[in-house]
Amino acid sequence: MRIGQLAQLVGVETQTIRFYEQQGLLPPPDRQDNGYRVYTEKHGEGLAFIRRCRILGLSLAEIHELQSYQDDPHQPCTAVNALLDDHISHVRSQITALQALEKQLVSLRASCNDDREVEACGVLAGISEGNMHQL
Amino acid sequence: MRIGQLAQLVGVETQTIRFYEQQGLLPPPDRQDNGYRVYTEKHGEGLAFIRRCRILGLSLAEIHELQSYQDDPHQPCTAVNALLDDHISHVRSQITALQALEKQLVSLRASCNDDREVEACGVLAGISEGNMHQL
DNA sequence: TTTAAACTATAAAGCTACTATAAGGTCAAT
DNA sequence: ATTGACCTTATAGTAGCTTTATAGTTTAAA
Repeated sequence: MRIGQLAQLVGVETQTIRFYEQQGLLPPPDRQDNGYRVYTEKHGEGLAFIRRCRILGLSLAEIHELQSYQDDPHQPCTAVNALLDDHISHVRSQITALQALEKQLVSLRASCNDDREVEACGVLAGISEGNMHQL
Repeated sequence: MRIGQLAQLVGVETQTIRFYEQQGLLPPPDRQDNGYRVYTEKHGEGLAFIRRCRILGLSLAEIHELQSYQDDPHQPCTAVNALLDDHISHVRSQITALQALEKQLVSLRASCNDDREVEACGVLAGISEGNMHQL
């Protein structure tokens, strides 16, 4: 299987596959005489694993860490669970921050309507006056 | 006022100030004979505006757009409001996506406990098996 | 007065996770 | 013979800074 087929199968671009190889997330495949990469099913699974991790929001470094655990299957999986717990709390704090932000933006938006000139715009005034407790 | 004082006043790093200048978000200040930048209160207000926009999650391009409206104060402020509305809906879709992600992560986490070996880890199995409807 | 700390300057590289572009080699079909 | 689809490497671009390198300037202490 060549790189284009693998890319289509998993739904990524060929450059992304080369990029993962370069980053050490995918093992370097064998090459044909002409230099073309030849992939096996194993590579497909590895790539799918990476993609699923990315969909879950894990960083390449975290994926690398997970792979290192997979390479040593008789350890306890405490570290895997801890990694996920950390990620969950990271996601939760992002949600909380964004919800606070949304509230702020909505209240800022409520301070203006479309019938004003920029000079009297409540939104711009709200940002400029700095009645935001963060600053 | 020199760059260090301005930085401390607004709570950013000096490099960030130079970066904003380079990006055209802060007007180039006058220089002393030795080449040091000299800032006025105006610059302080401009920088504070930028920082508040950043805290609200606006991109540098969006900030630039807002500044262009400020430079032309007798337009209607429709565009300002539209920019904010777009940003609010962007933030809302981020929240929605993260909430869906959190749900997925929590259910994945529930499939394991700390008393297993990596080989039998429910989390790794869950990612590997690909019973995630995205892929 | 010298010297060291603290400040300033510019330019360039590093960060994340790709994506895009350039310039070229390979292969099957026409 | 040439077109088109595929492959190769290397390099640059994205966002918003941060870091590093190198060097000149000011200020305070010894």
